[in-house]
Amino acid sequence: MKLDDTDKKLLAILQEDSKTPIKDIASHLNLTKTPIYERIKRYEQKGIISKYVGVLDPSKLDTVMVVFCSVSLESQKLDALESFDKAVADIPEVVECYLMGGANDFLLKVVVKDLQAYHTFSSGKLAALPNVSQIKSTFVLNEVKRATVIPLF
Amino acid sequence: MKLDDTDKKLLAILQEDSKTPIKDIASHLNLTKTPIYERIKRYEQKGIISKYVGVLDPSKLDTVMVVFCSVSLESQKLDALESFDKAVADIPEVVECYLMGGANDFLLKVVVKDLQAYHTFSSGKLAALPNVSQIKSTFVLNEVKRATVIPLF
DNA sequence: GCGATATAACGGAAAAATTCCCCTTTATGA
DNA sequence: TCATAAAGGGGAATTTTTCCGTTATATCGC
Repeated sequence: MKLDDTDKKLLAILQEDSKTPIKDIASHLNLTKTPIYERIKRYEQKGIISKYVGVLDPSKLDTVMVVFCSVSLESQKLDALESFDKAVADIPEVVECYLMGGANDFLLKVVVKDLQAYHTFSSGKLAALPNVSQIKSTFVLNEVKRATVIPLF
Repeated sequence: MKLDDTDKKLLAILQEDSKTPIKDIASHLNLTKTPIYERIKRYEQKGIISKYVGVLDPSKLDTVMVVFCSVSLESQKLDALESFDKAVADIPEVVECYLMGGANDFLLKVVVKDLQAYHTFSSGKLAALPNVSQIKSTFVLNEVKRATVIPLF
């Protein structure tokens, strides 16, 4: 689906604050509620907007620790990659997971309670996954920026 | 703020789908709308929930490319780190930014249109920031998982 | 244990937002 | 130019949120 200028502005607003009333968006974009409403329904129906979520501030939660770890597999065969994908999807501590170019490693963003919980996670759950050969962990000292926004060009 | 069991369940629901009607949440948690409503307002007021956003599916958008890059600075002094923080906040392509332990590098998640746009961004905007000494880029081949959920323990 | 006080839950009514309807306007193309 | 499709508009019905006053439950000092 190709996005016109109104789509881009509208999606930018919804990515910043999905609770903005439709009538406010409408007056801001010099339209009425109906066209805005129908565009939004279209995004939802086409899956462009996949969901609406509340975003928590980890610094306001007592004990939250963020770790990035790169995981290498013993095999780079497709079925090895895919079985890793599936296994990772069910681990709640793994908040994000990407297959990376270059070394064909996975990059994981992991959220745990504290260092001890990370050790349990890493040596227990993560190392136990099939084909895992190496885990390198780097700890987040400070979350400088975390936008949920995908910039539209 | 310490979270009781209801808080954790409620926050889990709001992190999954912030559009769930309060009355549905209420009946699911065996309560009425008022206590649910008041808990939610408390989270918002205390900043535990920082915002509500629509999440876009990048695969449904024509041309979106994700890159992780680690940026080293020439100086690790506090003011150098902070001026980098501030500069990064205004660059829309930088979707996330973390100060990492170990080498004291920054890890950036960058979203651009294509490889050419990344080159422009990296050599233009990013390298131009003060004190930047080294940029190492790794490209995302596949987004295996991207949850917005912070698991609560 | 008892009463006082604070915290949480309840139910209904008012306000606001969403949703749905039908109508009008503006493009598009044969 | 007329027919047709796509986009925008306005108002009413529905749903959801918000805001009361009230009741229940828990906590703490005595």
